Amino acid sequence: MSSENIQTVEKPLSARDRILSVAGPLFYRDGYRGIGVDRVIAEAGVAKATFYKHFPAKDDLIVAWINHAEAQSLANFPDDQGPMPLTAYTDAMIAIAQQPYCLGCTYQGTAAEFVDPTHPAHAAAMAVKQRVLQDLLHRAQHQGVRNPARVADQVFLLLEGIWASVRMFGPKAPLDHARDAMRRLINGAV
Amino acid sequence: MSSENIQTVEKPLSARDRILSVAGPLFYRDGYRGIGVDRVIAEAGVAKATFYKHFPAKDDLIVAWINHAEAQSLANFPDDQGPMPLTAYTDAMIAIAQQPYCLGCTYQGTAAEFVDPTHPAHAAAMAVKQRVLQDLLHRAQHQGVRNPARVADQVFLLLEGIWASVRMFGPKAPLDHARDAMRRLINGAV
DNA sequence: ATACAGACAGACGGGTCCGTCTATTTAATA
DNA sequence: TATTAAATAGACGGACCCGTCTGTCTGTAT
Repeated sequence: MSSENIQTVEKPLSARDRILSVAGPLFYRDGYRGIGVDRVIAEAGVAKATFYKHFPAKDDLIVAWINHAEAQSLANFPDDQGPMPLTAYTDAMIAIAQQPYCLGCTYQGTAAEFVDPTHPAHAAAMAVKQRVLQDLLHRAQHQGVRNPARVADQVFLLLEGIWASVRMFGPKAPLDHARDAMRRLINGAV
Repeated sequence: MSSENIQTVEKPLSARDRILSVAGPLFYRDGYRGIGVDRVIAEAGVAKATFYKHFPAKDDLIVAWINHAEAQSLANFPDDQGPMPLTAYTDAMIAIAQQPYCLGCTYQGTAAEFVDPTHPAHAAAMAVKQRVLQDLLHRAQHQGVRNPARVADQVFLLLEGIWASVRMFGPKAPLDHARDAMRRLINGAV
């Protein structure tokens, strides 16, 4: 069955990919400091020496995972025939944030755990958010809203608040009026 | 000089208060897991036994500090002659978030570091945010806006986004249009 | 003066964590 | 088949961290 689907041909993952794909959920659910290297190694079924060959230090794995996560997210939002409208984009984000297994934004969590902005992990997370902001600006410009810079910044702030609220409250986050708020900021009316 | 000011009479802080007042900034700047009990003890000039008499476990200190921080914040926003208007309130919050030494919201950081919502520290932070949300609702009701529940939720989300952005970007957070966004959500126009 | 409560100093054990290192096994290549 | 590269298992050291414990000192009250 699945072997007939070219997407699911089971090419065994390399050690590096196994480490990356296993570390992500662990970090996401227990925090970077809450998961030790030994745990990642055990879960990935990899020798310690192999781990440290691919990632000379734990921080390197963390940074690699952050960039890996961004790449995965971008792959889910293909801009094939031009970017989708802003409201559709934000609606999709809000839907993701409301998935029951969502624990908030990885990059926010990274910045919170590594408070120092010069820490490589914090810096990597900040770079991701910079690109998100740029992307929002491009979408606003492409869409031809009145003041793209204003809309991009405001939509960004509201999205950040949605992620933060989901992390804090889980499924009970007060998101009932989130889409309405987005439309007020984007279109200026209900 | 300062001894003539009744506010600055130097009543020596109790051991407990010394621990609390010293632990706060340490936790804020290095995270809960980044600061060890030994560090707090050394900085507070307190014996280890004394520490563990007042706070049976480190988590107890963390929870106590969270509630202490809330009390301090509330003391800075006295509602003597009725609550101030929502826009004035949010403007004040934005001003605080823009202080150069601001590293973001303590409670957001707590929820990020203790991902599990049932952890006492996460739960304490969530309770604080619940009260913030309630307070916003009361302010919106008192002010007589059209839809208080909507305004409270939306203002809350935007405030959370502001705090999260400050934590991520520091002084370079994109807050130029934050006040404008608040007014759009509260008043429905520029 | 004596008794007692509380703070002080600091050693200690048990545990975790990161990163290095040795030594063995597997797989591919010449 | 012989060799080389890479992965495996797992011990190990040094550092930290939490919480307990022993023992000393001060200060107040009886």
